[in-house]
Amino acid sequence: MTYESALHALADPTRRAVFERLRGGAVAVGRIAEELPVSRPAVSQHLRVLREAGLVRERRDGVRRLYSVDLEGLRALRRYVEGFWNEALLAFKAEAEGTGKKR
Amino acid sequence: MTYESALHALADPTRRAVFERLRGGAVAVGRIAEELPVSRPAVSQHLRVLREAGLVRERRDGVRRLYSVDLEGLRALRRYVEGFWNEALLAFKAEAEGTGKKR
DNA sequence: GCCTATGGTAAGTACTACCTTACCGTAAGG
DNA sequence: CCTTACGGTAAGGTAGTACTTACCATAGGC
Repeated sequence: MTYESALHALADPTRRAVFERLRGGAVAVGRIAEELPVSRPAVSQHLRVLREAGLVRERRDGVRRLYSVDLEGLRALRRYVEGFWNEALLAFKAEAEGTGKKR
Repeated sequence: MTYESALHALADPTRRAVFERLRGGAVAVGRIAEELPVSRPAVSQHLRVLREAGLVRERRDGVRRLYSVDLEGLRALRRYVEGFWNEALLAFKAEAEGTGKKR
């Protein structure tokens, strides 16, 4: 939901790998675990963090659960980074023009 | 430099507070520490992580060191998030149109 | 040359969080 | 109803990390 939780969630390499595995579309938990060097419970736990950060959604398919990227958390993160980027750009230009408060 | 290190650097709340303190322009280490509930060495250590992630630059001013936002790391992070965002948007539209590979 | 201000580094500690194994719940098939 | 497949949860071990205090290096004023 918030950019804080999104940053926290994507900071871990394994969790980021789980997240990026969903780039192509929805994937079941077991499938993800097969392709990563961690156990299935570990993947489950990562998916929970990602879900609480609004980065991932769950859809039931019988006994399986298909996870896919959620735009919600991504939007929050995007807004944060974009805002900072624009602000930094302005500060940089001001600095270049000598408008920045020096000393 | 890389989006990985940027994500890792910005995941910590205190380190993010240090980073965001530089929004308005360059600030000295001691000044940052005064306004945060952590010691000056802690701030120094956070600044090192931020610098190694390309998020922050250092400029010497006599015995003081002024830190400011570096566009380099921000650019890497921005590219990562933006790329993921666009891809997720496409996947979402494909899903909505029933073009996504179901089942 | 000495003293002070500023801040980076070292060493130690406490806490967090990531991973594992073990266990449990549930849906589908015979 | 029993078995199997799938996956979430619990408990515990371990490694990483964020903080502190103590120490050291350097620039500038007197």
